[in-house]
Amino acid sequence: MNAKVTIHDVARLSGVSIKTVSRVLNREPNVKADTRDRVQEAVASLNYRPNISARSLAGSKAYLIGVFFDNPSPAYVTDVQLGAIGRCRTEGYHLIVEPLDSAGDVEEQVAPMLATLRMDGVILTPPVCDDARVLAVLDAEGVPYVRLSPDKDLDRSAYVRMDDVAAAYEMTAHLIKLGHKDIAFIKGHPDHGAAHLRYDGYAKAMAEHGLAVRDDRVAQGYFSFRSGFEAAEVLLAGEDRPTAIFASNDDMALGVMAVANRLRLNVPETLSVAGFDDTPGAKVVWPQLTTVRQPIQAMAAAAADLLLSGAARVDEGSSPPSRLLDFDLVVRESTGPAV
Amino acid sequence: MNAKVTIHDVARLSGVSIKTVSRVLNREPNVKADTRDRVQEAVASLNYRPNISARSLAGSKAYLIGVFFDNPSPAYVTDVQLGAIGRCRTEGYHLIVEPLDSAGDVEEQVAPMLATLRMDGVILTPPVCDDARVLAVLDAEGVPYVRLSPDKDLDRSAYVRMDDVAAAYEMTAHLIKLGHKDIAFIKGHPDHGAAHLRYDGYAKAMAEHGLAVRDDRVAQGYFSFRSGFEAAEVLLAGEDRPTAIFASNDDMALGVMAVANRLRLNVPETLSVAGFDDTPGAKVVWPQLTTVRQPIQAMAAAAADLLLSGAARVDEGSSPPSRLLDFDLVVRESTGPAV
DNA sequence: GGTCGCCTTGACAAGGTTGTCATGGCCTGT
DNA sequence: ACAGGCCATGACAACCTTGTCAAGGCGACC
Repeated sequence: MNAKVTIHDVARLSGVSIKTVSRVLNREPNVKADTRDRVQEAVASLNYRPNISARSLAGSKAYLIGVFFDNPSPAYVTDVQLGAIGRCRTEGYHLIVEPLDSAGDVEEQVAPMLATLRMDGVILTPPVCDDARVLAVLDAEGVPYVRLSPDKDLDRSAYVRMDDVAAAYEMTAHLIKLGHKDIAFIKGHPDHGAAHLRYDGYAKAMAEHGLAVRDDRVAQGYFSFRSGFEAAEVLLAGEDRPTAIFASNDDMALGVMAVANRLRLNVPETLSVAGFDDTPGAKVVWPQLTTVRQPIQAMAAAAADLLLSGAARVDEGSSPPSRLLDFDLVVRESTGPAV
Repeated sequence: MNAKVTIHDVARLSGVSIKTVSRVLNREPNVKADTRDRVQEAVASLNYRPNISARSLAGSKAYLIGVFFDNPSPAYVTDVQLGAIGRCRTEGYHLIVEPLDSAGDVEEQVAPMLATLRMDGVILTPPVCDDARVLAVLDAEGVPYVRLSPDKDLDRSAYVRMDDVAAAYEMTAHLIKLGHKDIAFIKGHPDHGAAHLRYDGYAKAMAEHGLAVRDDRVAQGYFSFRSGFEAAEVLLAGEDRPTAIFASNDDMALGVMAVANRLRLNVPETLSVAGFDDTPGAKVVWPQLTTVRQPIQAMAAAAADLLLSGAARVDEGSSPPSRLLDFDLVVRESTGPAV
């Protein structure tokens, strides 16, 4: 384990100039196959690894991809990291994570880090992906970025998202197919774009199946357990109850389950409950929650791919690329036939 | 936002040599207060940020701290990152996250990354912190590291951990104070060091309060929801039931709650349930879980501190430093007076 | 008054890689 | 046989900062 093997050592051993070694390493053309092999042999035998600092100082790339987030669910962050790493590692890139505090002075947090690190690209998760201040700094520094599930300003940059409308539609259709006609819905936080899309999917499915959406069957939630709990208390009060509740995320669905449990309503015999997101909590309640799984890892991998392939770079004129990924309807035990 | 402000620009503007600017930036001594001010003014007005690549190429530091993990709970990973960042950011360090696949060839994953990145230190989370192969590579490369809650080989490196024995002791004492005498315990995964420590704390508390630990009141679990569920099915079968169950992590405690729920045993009226770890799931069940909170963020911050302060560097002879942090007993609704 | 030593500063090299440009060999077309 | 062009390769500068060492200024001490 000699601490410092440099490109010069490799060049000496394989009898070529350092530039040729560089060419081999970077898979540049114009190297004889014979020479290439000799260099690669030397690299292997010396266990040589190019020094990333020198590399990024000399060249343009930093071999770093940033992941910015601000306090979303831990499971989400972890999945994003895993998905992004998968794509990055094969190309010698590394992931730098930067929690942001949107409540504070984000420019002050982002600008210096961008200037110092000169990352090759950044992946933005909600809610940071809709923070105009962050986007402005990135644009100013000329750092390409991809947004995950962005809400507004879709033309502004490359992005990756899931089809929330279709997913909510399918979940609603699933409930309808089980015989439910009286399906309540708990909306998500109004500031969150996905909240509206999910409601749209629900409303569309109801309409297309000839079912009415009663006003008193739609409750406002805020994506939190507590808000789901409170919404359910209202929805389930009295005798005139819906036979199913579709909460537009899992935390709220768990709130619904807690209320049902308290009221001694059997799930799914008396009440079907559906969630959205497939958080870890969904498998940890009993009965386990029927929900929609976002392909977070795949989305992050797609984002990394857009960055590494260079597709995310803003070209004047052409609109930035985007990817729309498939979701999974995860049917577990919390939904069943209507009574 | 001029893309490239270098140290030369600052030097020119403030009328000193680049070396003096460097001295000011690195808070080196031997700069007149007057000069220092002038330089800082120039830095501010040009909005200059030193280039990290050049910096680490010229100097010895890379300004990067690695965080290695292998598939622990997302909440844990996120907390570690937040805790570490807090300490790193003020000193201009950044966090590089590297998920490892312990099942595969870890050397192949770690060695190249260490050689290319030359990080200044690494934080290891369980179970990676007990992987001899990873430690060997780190030692060979001479990269200082701090382990979080390590299990074995405590003298080998700097580490930070929580007092699991004391925490389990206090939780048990809490139940005893509520009047419980027949307290069951669900053990954790036998390969996980904390599992034994937690059991020891429970056993010690029982013994010191003159309570017997019946063999059939101790069940083997594996830290998973399912294993907790199955253990509870056995513990709660029949009429001769314990009045409280202390599961040595939250996932298992949630399994216990699910069984209690199914058997229509009211928590906490008929059965008290206690967990350990304060995972997000603990607040999402009803009633909310009484548990022990590990100060993960504080532990990660302490680890970062050991690294940045240089204390983690292995000195010949002297044993590596360690920190033992306090825990919090989080009393919620799942524990109550004994019947 | 001279010497010593400390504080402050600057000139220059070093650090490892990539980019630019030049060089020489070989092939192609005439 | 020769001009022109392409391929393979190398020499050297550039990237930006820190480390080393030397030098100048100034006060203190003998």
